[in-house]
Amino acid sequence: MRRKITLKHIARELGVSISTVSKALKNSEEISRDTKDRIQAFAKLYNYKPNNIAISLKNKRTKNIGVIIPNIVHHFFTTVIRGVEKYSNERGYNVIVCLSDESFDKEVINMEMLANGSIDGFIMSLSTETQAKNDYNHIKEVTSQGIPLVMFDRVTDEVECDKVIIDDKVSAYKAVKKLIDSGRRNIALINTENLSVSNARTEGYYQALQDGGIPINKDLVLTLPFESIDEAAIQHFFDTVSMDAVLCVNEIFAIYGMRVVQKKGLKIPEDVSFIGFTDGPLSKYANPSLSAVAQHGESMGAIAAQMLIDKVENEEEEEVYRTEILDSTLIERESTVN
Amino acid sequence: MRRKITLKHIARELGVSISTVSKALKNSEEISRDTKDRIQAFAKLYNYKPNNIAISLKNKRTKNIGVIIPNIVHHFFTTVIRGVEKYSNERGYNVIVCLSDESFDKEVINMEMLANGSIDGFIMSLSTETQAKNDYNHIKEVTSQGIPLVMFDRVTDEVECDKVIIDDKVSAYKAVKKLIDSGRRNIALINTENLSVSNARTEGYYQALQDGGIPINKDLVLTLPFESIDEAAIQHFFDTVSMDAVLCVNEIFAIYGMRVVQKKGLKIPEDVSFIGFTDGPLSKYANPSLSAVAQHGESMGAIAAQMLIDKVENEEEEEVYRTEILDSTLIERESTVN
DNA sequence: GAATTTTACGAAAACGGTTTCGTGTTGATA
DNA sequence: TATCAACACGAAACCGTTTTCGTAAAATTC
Repeated sequence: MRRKITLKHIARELGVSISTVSKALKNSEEISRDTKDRIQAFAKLYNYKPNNIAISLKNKRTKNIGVIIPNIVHHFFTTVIRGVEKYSNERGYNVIVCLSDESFDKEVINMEMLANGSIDGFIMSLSTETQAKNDYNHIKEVTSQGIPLVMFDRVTDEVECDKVIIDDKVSAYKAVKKLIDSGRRNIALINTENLSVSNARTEGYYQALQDGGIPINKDLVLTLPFESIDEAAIQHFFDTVSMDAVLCVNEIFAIYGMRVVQKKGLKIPEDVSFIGFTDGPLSKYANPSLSAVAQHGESMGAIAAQMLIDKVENEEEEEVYRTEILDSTLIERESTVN
Repeated sequence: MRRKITLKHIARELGVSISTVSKALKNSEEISRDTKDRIQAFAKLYNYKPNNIAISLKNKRTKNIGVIIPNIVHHFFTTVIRGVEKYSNERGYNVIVCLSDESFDKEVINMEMLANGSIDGFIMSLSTETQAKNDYNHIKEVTSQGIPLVMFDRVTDEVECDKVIIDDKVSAYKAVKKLIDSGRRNIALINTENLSVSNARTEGYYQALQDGGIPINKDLVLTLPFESIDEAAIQHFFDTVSMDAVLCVNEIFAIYGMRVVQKKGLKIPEDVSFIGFTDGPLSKYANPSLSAVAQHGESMGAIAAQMLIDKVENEEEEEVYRTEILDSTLIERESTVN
C-alpha cells in the first residue's frame, strides 16, 4: 500500500528543505532551473498531490460548499442539487449534501456540523418544521459569523441573505388564469400547510379568481398536511366536491388526484383539468400527461451556487443581499385543453 | 460579524496556555476544577467549537465520505444517497456527493479531487462510460493508496473492494418466470448497452426462458443506447414485434412502452403485461401502475455506508473484501395479472 | 580587490488543534 | 529537614502546507 507522499518526504529524499520543494513545485523564480527540474520530476514520479486539508487550514478556504435540503427524493430538489453540483465543480468546489429530512433538529445539527470549518458557504431550503416553528436562530448564528448563505425555494424574510426563488404567487396566478381563460369556473386547489411556497401559491390562486370575477369558495380548497399523500382525504375531497379544474401545489397530489377522478369515470381534461407544480418525470409520463409549472430547479441551483461562490470569493464583504426571482414556465400537456 | 473563536483566543483572554485550554475543554484530570470551570464557562459563553479542518489535519481523519454516482435524477440513486446520508450522519460523517454524469473523465476528476485528503473513503457506482471503456485505473489508484472503497449496483470484477449489489440475474429470472407462470409466452425485453446490471438482467431473462422451455427469439429483444429514451425506436419496436409481456431494465422504458402499447389500443395487462426494474414513483403512480423489481436503494446505501465506515474505523486493515447481495422484491401492480 | 547586488536556498512562523513530556509548587512521608 | 509523589500547568512537537524573511555564496560593479 503506497501511502500518499508529502513535501517532507520529497525534501528528505532530495536533500533539500520543505520550502524549496514547495516553491519548486509552484515553479517559483526563486529556485534554480536544475533544482526545480529534479524536484518536479521526483514529484511527478511519485504522483505527489498536495493535501487538501492542509491547504484548507492554511488558506481558511475549504472549496466545499454545504447544501442543506429537506429531502432528496423530491425531484425538484434533485434537480437543484444537480445544478449546484455542476456549477460548483466547474469552479473547483465540492458539494457536501445534508438532508434535514424536513426536521428542524436535523437542520440545526447539520448546519452546526458544517459551520465549524467544513465549508465556505451554505445553500439551503428550509424544512417544513423550521417554517412551522418560525425559528431561524441557527441560521442567523451562521450568517452572523460571516459565513455566506444563499436560500432557495423555501425561504424566509426573517433571515438576511441572498435568495433564489420563483414567484410562486405569480406562477399560480398564471396557471389559474389559464384555466379561467379556457372556460373553467369551479377551480379547486390542493395545497399544504405551513409551507412558504404553498402559501404564496394559494395567494396567487385567490388573486386570479378575484381578478377573474369568480367568487371564492373555500370548499374548493383542500389543505393537506405536508406530503403525507393522505389518499383517503383526497378521495373524500373528490367525492364530495365537484369542480372542473384543479391546481395542485405539487406533482404527487395532482397525479393522485387524476387517478381518483379517472376512477370516478370522469374524463381529463374534458370534465376536469389538472395543473401541478414542479415539472418532474411524473408529470411528463403520467397518463394523461400532466400540465405543470416548471420551476427550473437546475438553473435555480446553478444560480444559487454562482451567487454563493461569488460572495465567498469576494473579499470585500459588502452587506448587500439580492433576491433573484426566476421565471417559471407553464408546460401544457394533456391534462389541460390547449 | 463575530468571527469564530479559537483556543488561542481563549488562552490569551484567560491568561493560560493553549494546551491548558484544550485539556480543560476535554475535561482532562490534569486540570484543576477551578481552571476547568473558568475555561468551560468562557468557551460556552463565546460558543467555542473546534475547527473541523484542524482536527482533520491532526487526526488524518476527515469524517467525510465521498459518494460518486453517475446521476442524481435517477430515483434509484437518489434513494441510495438517502440511505448513505442517514446512516453516515448517525455515525457522525458527512457526505460529499459528486456526479460523474455518466462520464469517465468526470469520474476521474472527482475521484482525484476527493482522494487528496478530503474524504476517508468512497462509495461509488460506475458511470456507463467507465463500464464501456473498461478502464479502472483511477479506481485502482485510489484503493492502492489504502483508501477504502465500496462499490454498489454498477460494479466490476476488475477492482478488489467491498461491493453491495442485488442479484440482477436472479431478479430478472424471477420476473420472467412470473410472466411465464401466468401464461405468457412471447416475452420481450428492453435493455441497455454496456451496463453491467443490464447485462446481468439480460442473462436472467434468457435463462428463465430456457428453463421455461420457451425458444429464444432475438427479435423480442430491443437494445437501446443508455437511457436516451429513443421514443422512435420504442415505437417502432412495438409496431413491428408482437408480444404478450415485456420486461424493461428500467422504469422509463416501461412507462414509455406502456403508453405506446395503450395508444395502439391494446389492454394492459390483458393483452400485454409489463414489468420494470427500479421501483420508483413513476411505477407507483403510472396508469396502470407498473409492476416492478424493487432494488431497495435506501438499504443498499445504508449497508454500503456501514461497510465503508466499519473499514475506515477499523485499524487492522485486513485485506478481505465482501460482496453483499441484497434481495430484490417483485412488487406486483396493475400492469401484471395477479 | 573591496563593495554591492543577485542568486538560491533554508529557517521559521502560521493555520488550529492534540498530545507528550517536562517542571515548578505543594503537601505528605520518613 | 530532606525526599518524593501528586498536582497543575506550560512548552513544544506534530499534522502538511504556504510564505516571509534572512543569509551564505556567487556574480557583478567600481
